[in-house]
Amino acid sequence: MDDSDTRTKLLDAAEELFAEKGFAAASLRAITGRAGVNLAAVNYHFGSKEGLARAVVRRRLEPINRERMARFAAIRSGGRPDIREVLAAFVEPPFLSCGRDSRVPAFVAMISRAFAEPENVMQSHFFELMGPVWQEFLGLAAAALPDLGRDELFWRLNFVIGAMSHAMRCLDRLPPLEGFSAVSAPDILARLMPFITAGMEA
Amino acid sequence: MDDSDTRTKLLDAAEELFAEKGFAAASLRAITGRAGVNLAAVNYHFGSKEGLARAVVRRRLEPINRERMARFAAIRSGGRPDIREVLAAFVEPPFLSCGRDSRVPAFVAMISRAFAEPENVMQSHFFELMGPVWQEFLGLAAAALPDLGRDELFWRLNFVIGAMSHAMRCLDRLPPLEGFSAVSAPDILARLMPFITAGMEA
DNA sequence: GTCTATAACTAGATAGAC
DNA sequence: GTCTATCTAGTTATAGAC
Repeated sequence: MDDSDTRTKLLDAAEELFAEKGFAAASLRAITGRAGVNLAAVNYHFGSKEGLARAVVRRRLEPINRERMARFAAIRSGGRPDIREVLAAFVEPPFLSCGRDSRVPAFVAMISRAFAEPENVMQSHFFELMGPVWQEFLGLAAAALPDLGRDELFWRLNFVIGAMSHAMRCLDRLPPLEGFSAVSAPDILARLMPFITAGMEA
Repeated sequence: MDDSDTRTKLLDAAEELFAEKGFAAASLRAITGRAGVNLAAVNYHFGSKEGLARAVVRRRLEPINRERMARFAAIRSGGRPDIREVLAAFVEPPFLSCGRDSRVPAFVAMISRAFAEPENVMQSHFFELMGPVWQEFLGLAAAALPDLGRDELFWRLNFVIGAMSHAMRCLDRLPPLEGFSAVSAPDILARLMPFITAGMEA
């Protein structure tokens, strides 16, 4: 599993190119070229382009979701949850994981795009992996804000996810407005949390 | 310019397929097949797939942006702007335009994805068309919230855009949580406005 | 303006040697 | 496990008849 491993080189190159060009536009020839491995290695190690994409998503999303679930469990073991805590448990892990590996920002931006893209192989796998996390997030948010109607809660959490995933895309490439200082993942996170907390409590 | 016009049939079919599959995955064969016109008509009328994509974006985004600019001008002619008014001038037009044509929700979702997608032909055209609108939006928001630092304002507007564009994607296809009542564009808008207003004023 | 036919290219996948 | 060579099928784009 070291970096010179063909499997790992393929995962790294695919992650970069899916982030840069999207799933459909990143060809296996471009991926194997960047990885410095043979074209046929994709089918040998992952079966297909789709199998490679699923492995790319799983490699980084599973640890992030494990951390989210651990934090949800910790909140559940306390008393009535605080909405700020619940939001932080969901939102912080992807941003904080950026500090552990310089490749993570590209992945985080890519997964956010996979979420936005239509009819996509990566998207369906993403939804499978997110299912249990969603359920916990929704349940704890409802416990934290018991006076909010179910539909109102649902939509507000969707707005949280929209703001978060757009912020995640900004990790990789800033939006088209210029003249602003570049910022790190913790900086964006520090600005995002008050915004979504206020929105949830509106 | 009636619906039986080849140009219009192509624009409609391309809009649908770009929304369903994304730009790269929607082939000209699929588009011309759905439109019921000949494959070569794309090059005759639009020059290339890229030209078709640009025309799809322009057709609906230009009227939406004209409405935004008119509302910004109205706000400018008053006294110190209210942040709620400024946000509404930017956010409402795409949602309200959904009521005027049943094809608009698919377009609105598509344009939001084009914004999220990387290195994309549609994205570069989208940014060109949005440039002046961005500048006005940023300037008026700064006037409405003069105590907010420039970077803080910038990031909060980005969170607004994230929440809005995710909501726009929901117009076309609901997120993976089930059991919620389907809602119309005005319903989503009515829930979105208090959320982002609270976030901006946090 | 619309068609057929095809050029020129790229895609993902795989067979089989090593 | 890794390579070369190739297959099959898809892509955009265009030339030229009508």
